[in-house]
Amino acid sequence: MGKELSFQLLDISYEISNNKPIIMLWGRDRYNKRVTLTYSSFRPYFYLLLDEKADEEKIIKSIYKYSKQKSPILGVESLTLNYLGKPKKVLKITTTIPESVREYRETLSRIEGVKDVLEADIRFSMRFLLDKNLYPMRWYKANVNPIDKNPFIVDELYEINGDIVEDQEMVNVNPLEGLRIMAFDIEVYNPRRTPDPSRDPIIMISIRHSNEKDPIVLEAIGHDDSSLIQEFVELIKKEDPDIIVGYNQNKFDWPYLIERAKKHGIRLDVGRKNPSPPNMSVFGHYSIQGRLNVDLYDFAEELQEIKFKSLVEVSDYLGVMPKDKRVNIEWWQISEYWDDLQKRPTLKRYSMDDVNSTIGLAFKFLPFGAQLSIISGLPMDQVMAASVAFRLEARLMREAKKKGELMPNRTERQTETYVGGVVLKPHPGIHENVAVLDFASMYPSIMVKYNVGPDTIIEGEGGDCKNIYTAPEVNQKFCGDTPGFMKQVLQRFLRWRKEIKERMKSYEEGTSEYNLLNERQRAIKVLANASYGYLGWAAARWYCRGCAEAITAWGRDLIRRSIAYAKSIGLKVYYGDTDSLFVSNDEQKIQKVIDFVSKEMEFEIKIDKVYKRIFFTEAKKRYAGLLSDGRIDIVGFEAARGDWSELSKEVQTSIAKIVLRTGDPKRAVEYVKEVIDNLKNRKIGIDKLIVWKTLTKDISKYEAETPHTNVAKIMERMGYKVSPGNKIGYVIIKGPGSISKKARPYFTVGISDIDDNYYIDKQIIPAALRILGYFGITEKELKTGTRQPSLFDFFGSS
DNA sequence: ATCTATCGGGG
DNA sequence: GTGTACGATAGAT
Repeated sequence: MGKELSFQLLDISYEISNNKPIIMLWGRDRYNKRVTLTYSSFRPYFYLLLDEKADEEKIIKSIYKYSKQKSPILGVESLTLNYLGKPKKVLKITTTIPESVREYRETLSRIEGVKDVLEADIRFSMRFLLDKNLYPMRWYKANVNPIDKNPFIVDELYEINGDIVEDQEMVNVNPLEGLRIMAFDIEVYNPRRTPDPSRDPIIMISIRHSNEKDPIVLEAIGHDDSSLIQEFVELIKKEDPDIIVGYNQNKFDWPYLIERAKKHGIRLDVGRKNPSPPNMSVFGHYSIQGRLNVDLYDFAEELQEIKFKSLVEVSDYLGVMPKDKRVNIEWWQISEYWDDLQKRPTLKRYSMDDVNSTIGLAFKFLPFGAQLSIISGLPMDQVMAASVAFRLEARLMREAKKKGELMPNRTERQTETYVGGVVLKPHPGIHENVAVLDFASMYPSIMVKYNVGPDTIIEGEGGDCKNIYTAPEVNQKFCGDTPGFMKQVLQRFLRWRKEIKERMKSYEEGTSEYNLLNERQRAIKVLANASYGYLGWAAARWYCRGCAEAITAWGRDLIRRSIAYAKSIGLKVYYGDTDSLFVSNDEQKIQKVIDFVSKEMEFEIKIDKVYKRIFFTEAKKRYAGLLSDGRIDIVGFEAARGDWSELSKEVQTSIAKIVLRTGDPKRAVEYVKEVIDNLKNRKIGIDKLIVWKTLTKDISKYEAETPHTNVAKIMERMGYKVSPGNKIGYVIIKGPGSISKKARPYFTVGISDIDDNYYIDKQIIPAALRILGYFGITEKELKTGTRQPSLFDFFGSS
């Protein structure tokens, strides 16, 4: 009876029905029909770790005494399982309702002879995925029976009988092929700058479907967004997307929509089972039943190459939407563009550009996200919201389960510090033609080579271990007799990645097969590279501070020896940080270093990039370089943040560009003088002089006097309501007293009121000197002397 | 010199 | 976990 169904697992949830949990797997079949598969015989369980000489019979009897009627204890099984490499006696307790596990954990832990409760902190859905060895985004086969009465918003509902096995035919099929993706973005009315969902309506929602060329823009009617929200919900129901993407929607769009919907009494049924509002879930993400809500900002956070990760910047950087080809509106001008009917079409185009950027980013990022799900076992809506340590831990839990190892509990610990990587003092100044050598996966390689892990670390004397590795400096020891848990996992990753890279060779670069394999090997690399940080993370189940300390010690040793060798053959070393070396780009000598590292030390180092021109300051982790393709890397010059004026941000990036492109800091000095002149001549608009700061608490609760609290008070006197979370925009005007006393709401003053000296001394000069200071240029030089007008046009800024 | 407050995304 | 933690910096005192 029944039939075999091949399905792709997208998401999992469960519900309680007749006092029993029912697992629901959300996915689609080979005909691209959306399916829900239920599994009703799975029950929650956990383990009791017993004392060596505990009286098992007696313990079992008292366990049953604690059984509660609302969730009876269904079974107690006596087992011997490995715990951190050593066999232990445990009792497996099976119960009925997942939520009762927490309570049983408390009560049963008090029984005499029970040393610890294990695996009681694993969520029920994850427990199921772990036990059945299921990875979201992969394809499986199961024997199923159709269920006629289908209350879900899917094509078919089935009940699973028996086993679920991976569908080998689908392993190399693009997991996103045929899935419906919907991007959305809301615009909010914000006349008081910081929108308040209890007051300010949503004015536009832009939506773009992956298979359609043009976005749909829903608009509010005046200041009434009730029909807009209703239409949005209807549109989701109609288009029925599998994946919903946005940019920072977990922190902004969803919470805002939820508040607005609540205010209007609208049910936000956007999932595949009613009622199904977006639900706050793990890792700060909103989960939507039956769909994957993926926040693309989580992917952007991984781009270390760019400092500002706004939708506009990220889309520009990745070539999804060039900054100069889109409508740019300052966030604080949104309401003005809505109220002015002349300007409203521009706002509409802005909103469309946003959602087009969002879907563009989805095409760039999701193939990687899908592979990360396939490798880590976390659903795609969670995997990117989770930190790298959680992603690795998800995989480690599966590896432990496969080996029959008990998982350590997550416990609260104090963070203990230890010495990190080597950071050399840079050679300040401008250097031409500099190569960056990177150790390939330095820390994972160390872990494999020296069998580092929580189950191989030797506390005290070595006992009967024959093959001991001792880390330099820190004196941590590891037993090398049998491969430990971490080493086994890492070796599996390494072998897997090698095999994938081998297979990639048989495909043309850029083909879909090649891209799929490439994203998969990247996902494996990300998990492998998280392993060191994971061991040093106090909240980790397999936390091992001694391991982390030993890994960095071996790393320091490696890089020091490489530096010494490079210098011994006459290669100039400009800078080095943890696992990278900046050296003069002398190909022959670099090859010798590469050979030395691979032959003498058995590690791999390779050229990561070559800078045509680079400048270091004497500060560590701070440099800017010009790559051969004209791109510029700016690392560590972080003054230009959101709480600086536009003007100072502009000055700083222009200076880095001028210095790197011309190699002459003097030309940047001329540029700064131009800017100062323009400011004095009132040629710079007030918009560029606004400084924005957020009120984090009630004004009365501030101990210190600050510009933005003073301005908030002024605004309050003017009749504005200011509250925590509001962004206060201010400018500094001429007059006596402290800066705070001279701060005014930007919309209350004219350009002639502006205190140019403040902007020169506190905004332009510090931003400029952050870079130019390292070339011996002083404040005085920037403020005096002649200027050459032509230079201001270098970057055409105004 | 010390203390308090803010940045990161979104609108 | 119904997300922090972190390192850097400005301004007041």
